[in-house]
Parts: sequence; C-alpha cells; structure tokens
Amino acid sequence: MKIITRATAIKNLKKHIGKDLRKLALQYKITTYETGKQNKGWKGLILEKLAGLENNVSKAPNGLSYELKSVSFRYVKNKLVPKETMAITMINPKELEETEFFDSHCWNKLKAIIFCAVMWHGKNSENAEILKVASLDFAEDDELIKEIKADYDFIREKLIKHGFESLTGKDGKWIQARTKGTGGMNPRTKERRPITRAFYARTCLVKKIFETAS
DNA sequence: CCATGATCATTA
DNA sequence: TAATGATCATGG
Repeated sequence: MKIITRATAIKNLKKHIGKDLRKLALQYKITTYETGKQNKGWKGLILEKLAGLENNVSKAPNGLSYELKSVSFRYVKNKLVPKETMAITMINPKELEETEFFDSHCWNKLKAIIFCAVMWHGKNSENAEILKVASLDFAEDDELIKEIKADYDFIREKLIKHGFESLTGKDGKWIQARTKGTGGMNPRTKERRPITRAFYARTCLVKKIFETAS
C-alpha cells in the first residue's frame, strides 16, 4: 500500500495546475454529468485521484489523513474571489456538545486540509481548471485560530442551550453551521429527510487561507 | 442505507 | 452580489 503524504499530494496536485479538469475526469472515468445528471461532487473526486489517493472518498477514517477540498473561484470586479463556502465536516450533535475545539474533527480536518482553487464557469459547468493549490498552515496566524475557535464555541454553546434545530448559517464569522443533507424525500417513507448540518468555511476564510498561503 | 463530495436556488 | 438553506449523485 502506497502512502501519500500531504506534501506528496500537494506536489501531485500542483503538477496539474492550469489543466482542464473535465478531460482528466474522462481520463479517470469519473462521471461528471455526461449521464445527463448532475454530479456535484465530481471535482472533488477527481482531485483526490490527482493527489494520488486510490479511492476512499467517503467517511474520513480518523484524522490521520489529510483532507482535500476544492473551492470554486470566480471574478468579481476583476478580482478572483471564492464563490462559495466550503464544507468542512459533518456536525455530530453529540460530539459537538462534548468536544472542545482543538479536539474536534472540525479543527483536525481544517488544519489538515489541502485547498484547491478551481475556476468556475457557471452553473452545470463542464469545464474547470485548477487555479491554485494551498495547504493550510495556521501556525503563523494565532489570531485567526482564536477567532475560529470563538465561532466554534458559539455554535457549540448554541447547540447546548437551544438545541440542534436552532443552528443556522448565520452563526459564526469564519465558520458556520449550514444544512447539509441528502435532501429530497426518503423514498421509503416519503417523509422529509431529517435535517443535518455541517461546518462550512465562509468565503472570507477561504480567501484568507489563500492569501496566507501565497 | 447514508455520509461525503460540493453546487444550486431563492431571497433580500 | 451576498448570504442562507436545500439538494443531488456517488461509493462502500
């Protein structure tokens, strides 16, 4: 079994900067939306391949491994900015309640994430180029860590006091708790699926990360 | 079956 | 345009 370290993954990814992701997707046999359906996750999947990972897109084991995320960028007033927030990890209400920031999956993942900026060409985009690869090193930005922790604590406290249901995407300056579920109906019961949430990095945080990295 | 990948839709 | 909430295909 081949072990790919973060450094190796970054190196691998950087070799592909500027390349057309769709071509690569075809090459790696990853469904984009050739089937007529929309796979929102294909960019993420292809990046994992490029990094040298075999598969394993689902459920990150522990924290032993790094995380690979892609972020859409677009031009606003001639500047390249993150288009969307970025999912960090699912929120497990019980864990959030019991776990402090520095022990949380959220933080463990955040500090291990490799960010990939990807050009966004509009909805249903079939093309995308890798713009930039950055890894997060917060060690130099003490203040930012504190603020992120503050957001985490705020969300955590809200969960404890008001319950999981009361969380919204409005909370947090750098990170937020957005809904993130399978969506739609449960095909069996026809009931609404339960709402789940995940930590998201706001665009301003993503921006800062890329600024820090460069 | 459901968590994970991340984007889409809607409203202000 | 920005922000929030909702949604989908995929793979194990």
